Order: sequence, then structure tokens, then C-alpha cells
Amino acid sequence: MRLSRFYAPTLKEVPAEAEVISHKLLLRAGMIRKLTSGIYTYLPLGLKILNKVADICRAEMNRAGAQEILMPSVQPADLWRETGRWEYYGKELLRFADRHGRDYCLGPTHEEVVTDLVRGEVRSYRQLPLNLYQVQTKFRDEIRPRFGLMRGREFVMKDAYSFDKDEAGADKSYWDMYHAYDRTFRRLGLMFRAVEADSGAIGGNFSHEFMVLAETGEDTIAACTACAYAANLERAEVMDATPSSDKPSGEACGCGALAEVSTPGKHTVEEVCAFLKIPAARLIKTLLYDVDGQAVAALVRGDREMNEVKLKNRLNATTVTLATPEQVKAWTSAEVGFAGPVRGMLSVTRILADNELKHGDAWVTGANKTDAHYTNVSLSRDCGANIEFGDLRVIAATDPCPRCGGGIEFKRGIEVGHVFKLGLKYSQTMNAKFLDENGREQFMIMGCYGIGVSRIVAAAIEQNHDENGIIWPPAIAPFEVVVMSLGGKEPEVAAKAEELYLAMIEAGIEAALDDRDERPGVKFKDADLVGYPMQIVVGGKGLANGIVEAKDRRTGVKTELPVADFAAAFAAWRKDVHGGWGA
RNA sequence: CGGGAUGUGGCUCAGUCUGGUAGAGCGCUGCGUUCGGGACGCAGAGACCGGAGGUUCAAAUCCUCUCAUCCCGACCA
Repeated sequence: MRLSRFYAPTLKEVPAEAEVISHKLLLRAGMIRKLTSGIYTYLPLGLKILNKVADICRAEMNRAGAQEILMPSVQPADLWRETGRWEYYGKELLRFADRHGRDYCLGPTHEEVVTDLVRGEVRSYRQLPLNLYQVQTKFRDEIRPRFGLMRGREFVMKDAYSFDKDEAGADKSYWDMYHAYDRTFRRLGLMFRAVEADSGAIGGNFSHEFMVLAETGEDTIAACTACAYAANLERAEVMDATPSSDKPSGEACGCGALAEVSTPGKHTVEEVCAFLKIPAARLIKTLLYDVDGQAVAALVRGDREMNEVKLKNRLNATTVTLATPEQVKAWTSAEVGFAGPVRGMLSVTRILADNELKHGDAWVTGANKTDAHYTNVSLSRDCGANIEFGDLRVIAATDPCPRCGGGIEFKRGIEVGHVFKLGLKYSQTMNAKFLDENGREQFMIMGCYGIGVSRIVAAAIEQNHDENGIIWPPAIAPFEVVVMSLGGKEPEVAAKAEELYLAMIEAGIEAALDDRDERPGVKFKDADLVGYPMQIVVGGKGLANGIVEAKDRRTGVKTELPVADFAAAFAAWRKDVHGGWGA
């Protein structure tokens, strides 16, 4: 491609709308433009990158035996009513009616459509397993779209769906996809980690997320420093044994008599601890939740964080929301901040406590009375037997790895892939059945597997950039190399640049030729900004000495290549650059 | 949905408090000079100041309504 005719309007200044680096650079490098909130046009450069990511996904899907299809983005409401998601999915599902008043939605995902497709055709176990995928534009009416391509409303996703005749087959399909994803992200040239995840709203019982590691990631993952264990924060298990060193020193045993103390106006953990001069680890935080309409109390140590996903899973609930101040008053007869498990909790049906609370005594809790707390609380003595213990808290950096007991560290990541084992959730509600070997009807066992194609474009930038611009991994760079012609008035420079460019094209290398009538500085800045992994600089001085300059965008290292034997020298250098990416 | 902010040429922003001929830089067009890290000079083009009402002799500026965008939170892949 000759840049003189290429539509890639670069920007010197950052448009005010951009907050994160990938958004800024995508805009500045002329790769995307916003049409409206959360919805973007891909310009030629942006589209090339998007397509490269998609093609790598396709190659690995095909390799794993999945077959590409393309499903509609507009879906009829009836299908969604079958699975109950027309009601359940909420406002994120963009709904509209056609001229006849029939309801439709813009597909945020395609479980219903693909299940409908398969149930109509697949009748026999002989037709299974089956894995169908597509690369498609999805629409989710996000409450708050932000960060450019990172969290748009319209986005491109690769989604695959597997159908199996039995559990063993479904497990194989799952792990086949897991490994295909592993290969995909390796090929993309990104640093990533597969983590155990909660299966969330789509449902199911087993899942992994693939996270691109980047400081700016929205998600936190807990990773073991010794073994391969990694999980997202919602999921990460906490072992049921508090290390003794974690206990407040010298305070743990010898529980005196329950006592009420006045704590006027002290309703946060911080305030109470400061007022009573105790560490937060001595306090029990009592959180009240509305769980599917029932009042539930959940207890966690004062210095810990409640993990609502764990709570929800433990209770097998569909909705878990923190109680409103009005609810708190009704249930405890006290203002927010004074709830506790020791008597007086009206209308609370269940009390759950984090495992850690088994291991201590002499706690401080709210007294269910405004401006009062209890000290010397023993859960076993003062609350009776109705407390259910379980793993309810968010893992902390001081906790041991739940697999090997090693250390846990937190990393930031961007979720770019997710594999789910769905089980029978959709096949049952949508009646997707087949006849097994014995002539008996069985429900198909499903799995679904997503990769955020457009999000990967943003994630790759978050992970690979510097102050000058983007640094594309070669596998997804819009062009592998740019040949910069710094000719000025010297026609032989332009001619040589053109010659090298054409030779590269001939050799099947994706090259761009910067033949614009611009000053050298502009070309250098744009080349760094756009992020071509390799830059070839053809200038008058160099040519006089029989060399052109080659710059590795990632390392910034410049190498001189002889014009006389350019093809061979370039090939060797190129191999070197790729090698630096671990390719 | 709650909280905060912003809408002025393609982009970044000043001007709004205190009403009185719409500004700057970048970008764009032409000419000339320049040519290895976003050059310089000269001459230009380009804005019904987000929209609708209102107050006023007079509104980018004050008032009311409305729309859009961005940030924080809840939600989510």
C-alpha cells in the first residue's frame, strides 16, 4: 500500500473523548472513529488489524474441528422467550419491534439461535459432536460504554458453540476449545493467562477466562507464584484454615462476657475500630442482603471483603443485592452500620459467615441498636447453631494458594476470551434432543466459547505501546513493515524505496510505502504512532554509503542493511525481529 | 439510574462570571523557502457558538426546557 493514497488520518492531538491509552492511540493513528457512544467505524488500518485477529481465531477454530457459520444479528423475541432470557437479560438487550409490531432484539450472544438451528437438524448421536462458530458483530446496550473498543456497545466477537452426546464428549469439546484458545493467544503474540472463572449470567457450571495481562486491565486476577493456579477475584477460593499468624496477636482466646458498648455515630468499620482502638480484624462486618426477596445476613471479618458471587452461588440465588437503608432499619431496628448476628435481627432468614470466623473469638459486632456495638462476642456461644459457615470472602494477597499453598499475587488483566461448559441449560429449555445408541431421547450437552475480537485490538495496545505510539505484535500488525522514502528532492531515493517496497510485496511481505510528500519528521512520528513492527528508512546519505536503515519498533534498535544484498539482509533481520516476539 | 462535568471552524481550546463587530494554536488551500524526528514566511478558505423557547435595544454570554458527549458509581464479556 502506498501511503500517499491511503486513508489513515493521524492526529497530533488527542480527542477529548479518549481516556485510556488504547482508545487515544487508535484514534490518533487513524484506525477508528466514533460514530456515537460506544459505536465505532473501523478505518482501513483498524479493519486490517481486526481482520488479522479474526483470521487467527478462524484458523485455530478450524484446526480444532469447529465449522464457521454466520448467524443473523437480528433475532426474534420468541426464541428468547423460550429460554426466559427475554425477561432475564435486562436492559442490555436492545429490543425493538418491526412494522407488524413483532418483537426483536439485536443479538448480544447467539445461544438461542444456534440451539434453534441445531435442534432442527440434529436427530442422532451419529451427528455429534458438533461445533459451530462465527465471527459476528454483537450488540449489548451497555449502561456505560467506555474506553473505546474496550467496552463498546457494538463489538466484534468470535463465538463457538459445541454440542455433545455425553459428559465425556462435552469435557473433550471444552478442553479442545481451551487448547485452541491457548494456541490462538500465543499466535496473536500477547502475554496472557487462563484463569478459573465464575460462569456468570450465561449459566453453566465450569469456565475459564483468558486474560491479556496489562497494568490498565479492568479485572484483577489472583495468580499463584509457585504453581499454575490462577483465578479471577470472584472465583478465587480461600482455603478453610486461617494461618495463625493472621490472627490478631494475643487477642484470640479467653472470651469474656458479652458486653454492650456505646458507639455513637460510628457506623463504618474504620470509625468503630478507631473509636474502640481495635484492629479491623477484631470486628465482624455484618452485611444484609436481599436475596430473591429474602433477608439474609452475611458475616465477614472487618478487614475482609465480601464476595457477592460466592454468596450468590452458595445460596443458589438469582439476585443478591445489598439491602437498602430502609430494609436495614426494618430488619435490625437500627440504622445502617449497627447490624450484628447476636439476637435482635428481625426477619433475617439465614445467617452465613465466612469460614475464617470459625477461628476466632471475642469479636466486636453491631448490636442491632443504633449507636451500639457488642464486644466479647463468641459466635458459637452468643449466636447459637444457626450460622452457616462457608467460603464467602474475596481472596487477599496474604492468603495461600488454594491448590499448592504457595503465595498469591494479584495481576491486572483484560478479559478477551471465555470458555463455558453450559451443560443442559439451553438444550433443555429449547428442547434440543437426539436419539442415543439405545434409541433413547437425550438432551445435547452444550458448551460456548467466546473471544472478544475487537477488544483484543484494544488489549494488544494496552499491553504493547510506548510514549510514541503503538507497538504491534507482527502477527496482528496492519502492515508488517513500512518503507520510508526520505527523498526530498532526490529522485533516486524515491526510486530505491519503491524498488525495495515492490520486492517485499513480490516476496509476499505485507509492506507499506510512505511515499507521501511529507518531511522526514512527520514520517518518523507517524511510523512510530501507527506501530509497524519494522521500519525501513531509505535516505540520501545512507544510499550514498550503500545502506538503508532498519528499525525494530519494539526495541528501538537500528540496524544498517546493505542495499547490494538487501533481500538476504532483510530476511535475516526480519527473522531477528520476529524472534524477539517469541515467534 | 444516582453524582460530576462539557458542548464555540476538521482537532485542541480561550471567550461566558461582568450581554455590545466570534478568537488562538494545530490541520486545510495557494505561492515561495526548507527537507533525518510532527519546519518557516506570506496570502486564503472554513463557525447560523449542540437544539428550542424566553429576557433584552442587543445573547456564545442571562433564564427555562431539551439533546448529545465524557468522567465517577451500581451493572457487565
